[in-house]
Parts: sequence; C-alpha cells; structure tokens
Amino acid sequence: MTVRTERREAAIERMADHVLAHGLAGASLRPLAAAAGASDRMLLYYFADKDDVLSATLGRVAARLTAMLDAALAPGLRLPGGPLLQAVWSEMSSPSLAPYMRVWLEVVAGAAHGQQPHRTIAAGILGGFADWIGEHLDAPEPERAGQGALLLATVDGALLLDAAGRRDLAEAAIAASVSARL
Amino acid sequence: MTVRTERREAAIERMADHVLAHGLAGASLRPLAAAAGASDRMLLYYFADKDDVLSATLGRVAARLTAMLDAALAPGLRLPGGPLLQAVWSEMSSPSLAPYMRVWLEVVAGAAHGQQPHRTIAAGILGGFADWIGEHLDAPEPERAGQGALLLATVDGALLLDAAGRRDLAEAAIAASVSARL
DNA sequence: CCATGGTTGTAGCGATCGCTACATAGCACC
DNA sequence: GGTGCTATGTAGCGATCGCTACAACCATGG
Repeated sequence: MTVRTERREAAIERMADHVLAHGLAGASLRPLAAAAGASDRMLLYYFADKDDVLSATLGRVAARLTAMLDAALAPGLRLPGGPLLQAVWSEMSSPSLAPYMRVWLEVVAGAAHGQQPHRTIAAGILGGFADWIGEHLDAPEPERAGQGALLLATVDGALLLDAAGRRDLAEAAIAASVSARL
Repeated sequence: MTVRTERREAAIERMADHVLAHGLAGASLRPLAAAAGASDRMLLYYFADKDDVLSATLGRVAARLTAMLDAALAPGLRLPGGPLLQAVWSEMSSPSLAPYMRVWLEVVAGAAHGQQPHRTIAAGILGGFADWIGEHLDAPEPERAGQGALLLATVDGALLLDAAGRRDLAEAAIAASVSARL
C-alpha cells in the first residue's frame, strides 16, 4: 500500500499543476497521466475513476488556494471592509492567483449545471472563501454576515468581469466599492 | 441560397434552445444537429465549422438576452443604484433567465482560458450588459461609470455565488448592497 | 432533354474519450 | 519453493469527436 499511496500523492501534486496551467477543459485521463509522469492505466490504478481523479486534484488546488490566502493575511488579523476588499482584490487579480481563479470559474460553471464533482468542490471552496472573509472582516455584528457576503460577491464579480476581458470594468468596480465604504 | 439561409436560421433558433437547456459542455455537432432537426452533415453545410456553429448559436442567445432585458425595463427609464440593482437581480435570478446565466458562466470560463469564440462572445455580451446598465442608472456624472461597473460586478458576483450553490449568500450580498445605497 | 448547381444522405476517416482484460514482473510470507 | 498480492505494461474495447469524400437527388434554365 505504501508505494501506491505515495505515488498517488505525487500524481495529485503534479496534476494540480497541470490543471492550473491548462484548465479543466481538456483535462482528460491521458494528458493528466502524462503530466503526472504515469500512464492512464496507472492513474486508474491509483484512483477509482475520472471523477475520483478530478476530486483529488481539485481538492489539492483548493488546499493550495486557502494556504495562499492565509499566507496573504495573517489569521486573526481584521480589517474594515474597504481595505480588506482592496487587499483581497490585489491578491486575486495577481498573476500568481489568476490560474486559481480561472479554474474556480470553470468549477462554478460546471456546478451551475449540477454536475459532479463540481458541485461538491464548488461548495467547499466557496465555504472556505466565506469563512476566510468572516475571519478577517472587521464589522459590527448585525451587518457582519451581509457585509461579508457583499464583499465576496464584489470580488467574484470583478473577477468575472476581468475573465471576460474587461479588467478596466473590474478595477472601476473595486475602486467604486472601496470609495463607497468611506 | 434561400433554402439554405432559411434552414440555417431555423437551426440557430433551435440550437439556442438546446444550449440554454443543456449547456455548452456537451454541445457537440451531433447533439446540436439532432436538436436542430438536421444531420451533422447538414450543420456543416450551413456553417463553416463548429466554431461558426457556436458563434451563431451564442450570438442568438445573447440577442435573446438583451431583448429580455429591454422588455424588463423600458429603454430610457432611469433608476437610482439601489432599485436598479434590485430590479436587475430579481430578473437575473428568475427561473426564466437562469439558463442564460448558466451559459454566460460557461462562456466566461472559456474566455478566461483565451479560447475562441468564447472571448469574442463574452466581450460582446459584457459590453451589452454594461451599456444597458449605463442607460438605466440614474447617477451624477463623475461617479457614473464606477457605479455602473460596481453594480455589474455585484450582480455577476451574486450570480456566481448562486451558481456555486449558495443562493443564501447571493441574496445576502444583494440585500447588503441595496441597504448600503440608502 | 439534359446539363448544371444547390441540396442532402451514407459512410467513413483518424483521433480521442473513459475504461478494462490480460499478462507479467517483483516481492513477501508460509 | 511455491503462493499470493502489489504494481505495471500492452493492447484494445466501444463510443464519440470534428470533419470529409462521394454519390445521388431535384429544380431550373439552355
């Protein structure tokens, strides 16, 4: 069991790289296996089926993302809405996080059509986002949840505008939101 | 030329229905042709190639969407940010527009990876959105553009949260945004 | 009448998809 | 020294992908 688990783990790591670099579309077994330095035969030895491969890979991508978010803002540190929004956006729109955001969009698009494992993964990642914002948002209790949700929607919305090729609109939206929270 | 153009037009109409019902993923030639009541052979007689098919189909989807938006709010009618946001969101999150939003997410996800025709279509649809909001937003000039972009981002962000299975967060975000625009 | 050009069916190409059957090599344990 | 279990390669299954070659139909105009 040792060899198998160990190589399975290595495969996940390298497949996460591959998915981040090339996207979920076209992430079929043979290219994934090649990226993992294995054969498709072995991929289906390590994993039950393609859904299992994708779940593990996207799980790793999500884990890396939350690690990067935690590295970006010390846990427990709280900021008011405006500065937090600005900090989150500058992270999200940075080249190092852009691949994660592209994959995130693909996962959500899949989840919108109800397909697995996208639904489950999307719920997990979004929950992580929401928790992370909840931990870092400095706001009075009654409007805390609403403010967090709004911040999340604003960032994801700007992300979407950027992905659609209108970074100008995305940045205008963030700027307007920041200045509205004086 | 008449028969061809006419059937091509009918095919576009029915393929738009199909894509709205089943999504872009899995919209391959043979299912599309079946939905259009034709053979894949004929689809490639009416259109140059698959990209051409998709461009025409998504163009029709976009046209229907803008028509529905115009029907929802009389052209020229202006609303302040809060009411406009609420109106747009209640449209977007309604069952009749939900299929359009799902396809919109798929198009954006494709565009984020730079693939055609998604990039072009996404730019067109997003431009349409932005113009539509610009025409209906009642706001003083200096902050007009920023407010419009923010409204667009907020709606698209809420849309994304909803697609990811968290309609509760989406609605909380919209409510918070509306109440912030007192 | 028949030649021509727009229209359509049949059939199939080579590539890729997820997945599996089968054989084999190596190592562990009785 | 068998015996069995883990690990892996080879080969291929049937399905689907986008696309095309070829032949035929049918209407129209000479």
